[in-house]
Amino acid sequence: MQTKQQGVSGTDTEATVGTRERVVRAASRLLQQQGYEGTGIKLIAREAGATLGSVYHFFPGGKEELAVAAIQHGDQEFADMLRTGLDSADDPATAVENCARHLATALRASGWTEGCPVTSTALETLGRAPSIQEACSQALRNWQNVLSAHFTRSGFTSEQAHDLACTVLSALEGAEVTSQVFRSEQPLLTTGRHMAQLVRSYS
Amino acid sequence: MQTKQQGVSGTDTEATVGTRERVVRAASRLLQQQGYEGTGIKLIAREAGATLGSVYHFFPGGKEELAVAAIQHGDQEFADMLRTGLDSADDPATAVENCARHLATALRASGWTEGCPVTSTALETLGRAPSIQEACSQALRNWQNVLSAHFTRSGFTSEQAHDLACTVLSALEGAEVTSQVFRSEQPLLTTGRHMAQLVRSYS
DNA sequence: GTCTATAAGATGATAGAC
DNA sequence: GTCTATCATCTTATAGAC
Repeated sequence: MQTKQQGVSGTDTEATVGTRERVVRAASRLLQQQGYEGTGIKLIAREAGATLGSVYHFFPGGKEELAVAAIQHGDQEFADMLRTGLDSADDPATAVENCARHLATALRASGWTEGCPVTSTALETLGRAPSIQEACSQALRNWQNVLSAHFTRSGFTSEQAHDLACTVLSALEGAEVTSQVFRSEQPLLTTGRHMAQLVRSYS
Repeated sequence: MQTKQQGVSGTDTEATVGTRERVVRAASRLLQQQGYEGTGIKLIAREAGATLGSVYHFFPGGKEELAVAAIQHGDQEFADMLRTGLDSADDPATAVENCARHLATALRASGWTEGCPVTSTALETLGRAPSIQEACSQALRNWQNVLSAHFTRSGFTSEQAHDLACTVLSALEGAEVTSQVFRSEQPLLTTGRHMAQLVRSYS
């Protein structure tokens, strides 16, 4: 028997998830909610239903190596969410607005605590943990590419698609922070509406 | 003699600054660069050229009380920067773009470490330190009001001004994070250009 | 107001039995 | 792979001399 099932986070979608995966998921959620410095390895282990020894077995590089895996996990999750939102409408402007709406709904559902999975960790470790910063940089680049590819498929030029993806991603990131601080969907919804206008102005 | 001058941060603009003020300034800069959990009180004291005893003398409420004062200090600084940027052009669209340009220049000058003075601390303490969250909320509200008042003076309706202020502030916040992670001025500059377009579309 | 010393607890990480 | 015990260090905060 390789793993003992005792996950307590209640977020597992499959019946059976390995210890390593449970640890990564717990780390990703805690980093998203409390940041890097504010999240202890012991808490991550407890929330994952694992022991400290297991965490260091899978991540001999310690907290920094675990954080990189957690950021990459959040990268995939957020990219999937973006793709789903973008596919929810035919025209790209409405699709962007739907993304903002979906972010707002999910944010409220989490009690305003689960925003972008990399922002907090990225800002805390800037210039102090190169491997983490690299993972955060790749995540943002990935999301920008998802947006850019969608705009390109919608008929925009390569340069228009790239620039719009940059602005839309930045605006959604910032609006998510604003919504978290104000505990209100309004900043995300207003920003989503304006981003739709911006995209339409290029059609 | 009340204070012994031994500030080591080199950022004092006046010849003489009291201990309390030096501590607040050092705390504001360190919170901006490393966040709340990653910044120890001892480091703040050392950077301010003060002792731990002095810090607790001025802030008996400890780290949380000091963080509130530091956030309020950053609030004023950022608001002044916004006002300066907005006054740099006659039409509001160009003014917004100039703000983004100024943010990009300052960010590069700091080695990409000194972004928004509240974002990192706000995200780390969400729902865990109410007094800090309240200070962050007031800061964002203040900056939004600065933008909104400028748009109102430029002839926009009250509702247009409010909504544009919300989106422009969120977009600048997000673009600043993106520029920090990518270590590039491009996200701030592209976002600034698009925000100018958005403002113009309402004229 | 400033300073030093120290308490009380948490943190990242490791060792070694099972 | 899992688990417990432990180390060395760091943290916030306090006490009390000056």
